[in-house]
Amino acid sequence: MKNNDYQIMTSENAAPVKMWTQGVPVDPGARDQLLNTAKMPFIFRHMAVMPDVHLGKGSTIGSVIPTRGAIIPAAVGVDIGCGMIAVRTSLNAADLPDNLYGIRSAIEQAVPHGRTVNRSGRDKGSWNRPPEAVDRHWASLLPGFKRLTDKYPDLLKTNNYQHLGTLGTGNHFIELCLDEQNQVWVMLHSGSRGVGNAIGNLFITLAQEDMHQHIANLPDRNLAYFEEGSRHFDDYIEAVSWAQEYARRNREVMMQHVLEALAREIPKPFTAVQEAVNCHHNYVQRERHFGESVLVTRKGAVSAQKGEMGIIPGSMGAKSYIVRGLGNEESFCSCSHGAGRVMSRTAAKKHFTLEDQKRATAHVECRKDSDVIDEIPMAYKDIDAVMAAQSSLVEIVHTLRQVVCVKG
DNA sequence: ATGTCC
Repeated sequence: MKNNDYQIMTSENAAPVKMWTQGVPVDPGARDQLLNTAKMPFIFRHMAVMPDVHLGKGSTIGSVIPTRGAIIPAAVGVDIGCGMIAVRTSLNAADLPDNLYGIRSAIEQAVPHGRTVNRSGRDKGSWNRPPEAVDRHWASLLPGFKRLTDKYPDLLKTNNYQHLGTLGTGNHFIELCLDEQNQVWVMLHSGSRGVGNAIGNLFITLAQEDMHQHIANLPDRNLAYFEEGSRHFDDYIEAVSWAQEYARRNREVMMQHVLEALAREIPKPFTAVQEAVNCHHNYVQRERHFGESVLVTRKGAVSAQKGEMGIIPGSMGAKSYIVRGLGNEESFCSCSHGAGRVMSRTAAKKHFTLEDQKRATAHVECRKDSDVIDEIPMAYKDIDAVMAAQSSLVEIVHTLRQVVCVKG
């Protein structure tokens, strides 16, 4: 492994920031934001920056924030446990119909997407009654939810059970892809939906309230933190862990329903031949690094322990990657979570037309309307450059190209 | 990203 696989950014009173961004553009605003976070006294050793880095709310997307003795709830953010699941099926491209519209419709029917709940027959494919998988996974989540709501009863008012098995909006998506041997993969991107959002917002507010006397001294009020040993620290760890589990199960439920929809739509019997890769890219967990117990916050970054499988999706119409971690300790064993934006959603809508988006996604069976212009590939970094910049963090196992895409 | 009353 090369020693010069990352560059180091330093500033007075800040931990070093190690950046795997060779050959990809890094927004100056993102650099400032990274250095603000690096100034927090409880950063362990250094921060690690992935090549898809870009400005986020409070802290930077595409960064790994190792902490000891404190945690910043806004660093994880509100889309707690957001991530990807992918499985390889025994199907080949030749088993798919020429026109994929029927398959897209079947997936849209099978998984509520957009602003929906999982029952009561609204538009966009809500079910009349939630399927068995929803109730089964909710039963596993319920004891933890009860413990949380005993302490924070407001969480009872969120979309919790009602959102299990639903995709959501924005850049959450479901895709059918083909690998280099034309084998069919299913992958999807989603998180902890309404209840995770509420948990994130609740604890971000609590951290700011707990620190109200000192918050003016912080470089950014979104760096408000809980100190280990405080009541809210323990409650946050419990709540964020639960939301991450909800997100993981949410993806499992949707994957099952997509596979069932394909089975109804495709005459040839098939199986999921490769065990699902199900990885968060927006989360915090305790890990051991450099011989110490560390809280690792990955905000738009994926765990890449040696041999661990991960998913790096490209933008709509671009390539996606199934990767294997190389266990690079300097990165706290991490890799990027995607291509990363070079342009905000509003800027993309201003710069590109619907015709541009239709041209860029001509090879994919997907929505082609003005509401998805902000997902145009040109609003994202070049995924090949992003992969090259992290060649010391992960190796590519499969390169996938999308053929069907369902967006929330 | 979510949900809604600025």
